[in-house]
Amino acid sequence: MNLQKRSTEELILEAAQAVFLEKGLAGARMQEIADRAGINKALLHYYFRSKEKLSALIIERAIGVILPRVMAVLDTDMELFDKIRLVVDTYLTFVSRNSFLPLFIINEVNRNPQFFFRTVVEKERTHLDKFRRQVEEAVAQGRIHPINPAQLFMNVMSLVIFPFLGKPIIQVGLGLSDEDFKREMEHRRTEVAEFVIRAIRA
Amino acid sequence: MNLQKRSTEELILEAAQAVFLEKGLAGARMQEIADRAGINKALLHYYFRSKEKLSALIIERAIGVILPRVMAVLDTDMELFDKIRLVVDTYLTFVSRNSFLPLFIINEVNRNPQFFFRTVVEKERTHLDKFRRQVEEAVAQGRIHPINPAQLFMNVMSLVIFPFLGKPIIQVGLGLSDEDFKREMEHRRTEVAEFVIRAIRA
DNA sequence: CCTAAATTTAACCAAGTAGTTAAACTTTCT
DNA sequence: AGAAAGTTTAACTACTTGGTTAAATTTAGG
Repeated sequence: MNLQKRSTEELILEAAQAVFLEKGLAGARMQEIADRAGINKALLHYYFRSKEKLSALIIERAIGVILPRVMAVLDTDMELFDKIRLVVDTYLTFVSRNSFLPLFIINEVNRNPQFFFRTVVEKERTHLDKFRRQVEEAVAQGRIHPINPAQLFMNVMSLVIFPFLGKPIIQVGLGLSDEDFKREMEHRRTEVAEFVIRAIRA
Repeated sequence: MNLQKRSTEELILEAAQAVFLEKGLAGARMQEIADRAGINKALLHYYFRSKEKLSALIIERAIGVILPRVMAVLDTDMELFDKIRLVVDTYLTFVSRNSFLPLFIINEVNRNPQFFFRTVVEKERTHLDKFRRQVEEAVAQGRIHPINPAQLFMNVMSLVIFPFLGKPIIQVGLGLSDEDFKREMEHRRTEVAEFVIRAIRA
């Protein structure tokens, strides 16, 4: 009971995550989660009493996995341009492997902003202050064009995340196959960072 | 019956749009749409037989409103940098006034890509070829850094749209009030274009 | 005024869904 | 072996939701 303890509970969480990401909170069915986990509905409720509690766990898990990665990078003492390169690379790699995650998070955060607020903000906001000071310093030294750190951060996030949210639009609009899209995202890993750096370098 | 003919049908469509944008397709209730339109469910079904047909209309309407605006700008013979300035300004203005639209469209397009494909692609893709050639020409003339036109287009879309999708995250992460956020978006109207231009200008 | 369309009322159906329950069976630990 | 936890089965509830129906009422046009 201890070697495989991870089994059922983890199985359910994985199944739940998959279903929630694919169908969204409202569209997800407890029955489907049970089916995918290879168990039955009764057991599902036996482990996680309600859909609400289960979904709350999944959301926390999802946000808790992606956010610290970015913050960890922003929090280092790295030189600004290198930091931009690293954060783009880190984020892009992660999102490539979890391409449904951004849409799910964006959705739930929009549906219920306070939840995100409570879960994350207090701990993580401070990290951004460091980045902010770093940018302001670089501006003061004339190393980069004057830019509001908030805007710069928004720009980096936008360039990294959006293509995955708009994947179908982009694929269809630009006529890219799945392979093509993957290749473009591969290019972006270096392109985006250099794009940003050219945009701000004095 | 002719002066006010727009009345009920339009009322329903407006109510439906509002509810769909707020709750998403799965989360929207026919009853709530009826309530907001100030009518009853029976009449709602009397006008639009099913939820599916109604939602299809709303989606077409939403996409049909936002897409042509961008394409129209991309299709002009304007000089590249000016075109970037104009497309950013046009898009940002529109999205500011319809801030729920991007999330809705992104969602439905991800949920059902073929629908978007059938609705839009055939007519609109050609416009992008013009932009593509224009960028390639500018690269060839050495006026701008070498960049894949697809990547450039993705970057512009990302920078314009993403902040509205991630509004709650950004607000919370950067500690912005609604007023602050609005002001930042106002800044972006000029900032984003110049950001992109600096990034590509040779 | 008369008719047809628009609209309401209210009850209803069928399907789906979250969640419960109780009994039986199985596995695991001691 | 025996108890406890894990798991299944299957039926059931309470509720929501999309959609229907039929009759009554209101509105507008010819």
